[in-house]
Amino acid sequence: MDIRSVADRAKVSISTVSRTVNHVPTVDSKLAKRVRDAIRELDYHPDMQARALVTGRSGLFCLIVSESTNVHFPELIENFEDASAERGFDTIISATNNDPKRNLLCIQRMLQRKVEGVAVLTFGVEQSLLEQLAERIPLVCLDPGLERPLVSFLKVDYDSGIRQGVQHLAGLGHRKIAFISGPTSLPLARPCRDSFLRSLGECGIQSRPEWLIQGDDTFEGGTAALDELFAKDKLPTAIMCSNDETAIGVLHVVCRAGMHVPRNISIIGFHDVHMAQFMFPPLTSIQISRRELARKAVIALQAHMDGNPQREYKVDTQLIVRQLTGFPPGTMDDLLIRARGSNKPDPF
Amino acid sequence: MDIRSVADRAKVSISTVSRTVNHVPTVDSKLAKRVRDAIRELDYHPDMQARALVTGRSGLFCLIVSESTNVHFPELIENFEDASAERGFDTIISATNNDPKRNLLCIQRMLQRKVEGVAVLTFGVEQSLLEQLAERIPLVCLDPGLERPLVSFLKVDYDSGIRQGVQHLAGLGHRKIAFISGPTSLPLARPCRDSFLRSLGECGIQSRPEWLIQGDDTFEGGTAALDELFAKDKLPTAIMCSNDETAIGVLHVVCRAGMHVPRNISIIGFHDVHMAQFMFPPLTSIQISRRELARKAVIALQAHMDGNPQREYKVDTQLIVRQLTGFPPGTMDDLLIRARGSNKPDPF
DNA sequence: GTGAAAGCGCTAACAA
DNA sequence: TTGTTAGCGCTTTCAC
Repeated sequence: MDIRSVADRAKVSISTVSRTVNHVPTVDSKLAKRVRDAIRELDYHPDMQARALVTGRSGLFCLIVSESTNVHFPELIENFEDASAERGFDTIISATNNDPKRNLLCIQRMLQRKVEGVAVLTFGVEQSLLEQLAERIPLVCLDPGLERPLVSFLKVDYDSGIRQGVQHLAGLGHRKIAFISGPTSLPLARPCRDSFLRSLGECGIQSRPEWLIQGDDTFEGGTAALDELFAKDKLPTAIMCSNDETAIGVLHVVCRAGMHVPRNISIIGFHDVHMAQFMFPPLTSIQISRRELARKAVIALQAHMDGNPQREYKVDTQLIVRQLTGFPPGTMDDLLIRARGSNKPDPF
Repeated sequence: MDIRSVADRAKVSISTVSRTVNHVPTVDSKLAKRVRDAIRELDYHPDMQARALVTGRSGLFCLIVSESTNVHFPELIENFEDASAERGFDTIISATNNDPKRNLLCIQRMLQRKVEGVAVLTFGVEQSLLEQLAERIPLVCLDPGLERPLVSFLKVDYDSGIRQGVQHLAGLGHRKIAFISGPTSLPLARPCRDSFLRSLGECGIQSRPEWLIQGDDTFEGGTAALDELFAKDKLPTAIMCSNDETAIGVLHVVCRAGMHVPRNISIIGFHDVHMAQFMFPPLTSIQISRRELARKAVIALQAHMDGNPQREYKVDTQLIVRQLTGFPPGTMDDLLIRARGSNKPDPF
């Protein structure tokens, strides 16, 4: 079932078949029709390997992801695949969980397949993997810091998202706000924390080092962070989290402790994953469009191949207010407690 | 940087290079070393396209997934990719959201790439897509019903899982149990419902048609199903759900209604996704090992290629009891209500 | 044990 | 506008 069989059947040369398949406009319509008929009758499908071999273009993108830390997988993958397919590219996935051996294997595979572009839509992939890829293949990633001609950077506007979140909380009257960051191993953890501190400053709020907690962007990290927070003598009235998983972990511990959200404490997540709406209460979160992210990744790779690469692509963020944020525990309560003559210290 | 450069540098023929790369044992170790050195020095990577062209083996699997209905994506993808990579296969992903046009495109792409096996680890992929693929490429899927030589079936033991769930509820004293199924468009929805009814019968429990509700395996479907249930005059004391998303949707509505889980109502999910543990209260759910599922998919494809395909691969399920299930609302309450002289009808 | 040569299915230059 | 032909980089006979 190769191009020759088609040519024979259509009684033309293989070049004519090739031209017809590739939509070269100069093919006589009579012949083209014969070719198309033959293709249909023989159920012919041009061999991508052969095509790739001669054109030097594999038509392959690679999407690197890892389970643990991610900006909501499924949507990301689907949109990336969708946008790639639109451009005639197939998508190979690779899940190197930062295992050095697998990293190496991954690079080899990319090189052997002659992948035309790599998108790293996960945080905290080892810098060395990125560097090695960046030397040879167009690369687009979420982590900043790699300045190479072949590398583009999806600049998610965390700064604006965090500012929106802090202003929202400040507007509600919160003055005691904690921040659970991602792990410091992630290049973005520090900038995000800095954004938080800066936003706090802009709102005239004092920051407290003991309310700056390091999480790890997982459910477990969220619960651990809150346990840590609970161990301190002063509690904040609101908590911002580096992602929704952390926020859900936090919410879990808060509920378990019998506290009410947002009456006792307000929580803000990040990324606005789909499930955020179905928590109880629904998560207030900072939205980032996975669709936009994935599609810009493809656009970035395409731009590299077209010869006009851009260094950065901005991805917007937007605060989505749901029911996880509210006024801070009020003066009313304090007054009541004092009126009752309680001598418990104010925990806040 | 092709095989010839390596041959020149190592002062051997290209055949020797090829043999060395492919670990043919008859190569003289002296020459082999020269070749390996040359490969390292030139940073040579054999071209998979060329190799595939001549061997006829693409070394490619395809994983078909779709966002909406899935058995927890990330783990599935990672494990599949992992197991494939171990066997020297790369994994192409394809997200045809049952759009007929995209289905067709997908098949074409698989054929053009000469993919050696397709795994459909998502429910409810269009039968026609499966049938068309099954004619030409080894296929492994979750949905039953396609009897073809090239097709293997991952038989998740829903029946046992559901029975465990029903027995658990019955053991706690529940006699009024509802079931929210997947959409009837899924081949598995009916068998699951039947398993539920059968299990009910085994426990000597009467089923009620109005407590058999059709969901759609989404959060939204869960909330909608419970709204539907609330509209009826008799409420069950426990609800089994076709998956965890549905269960979380149900939990959401139950909490919103001010009810307590499991005091007022017990809920069981399915699949035991990771987030299930971090709901409040944590979901009781029926676990299915994504790792096992993904790896068996690869094993099934491999078996086809090795010429000894199996029709079915069993995947176990196991009930994980957490805090979403408890004793049914007790007789004590009813007695109290009556003692108080309330003339409200018993809602159960 | 090693090398020369044929050819995998296709595209693209060139000739007609 | 169409056909002929030379490779793309590799594996794999087949002689040596």
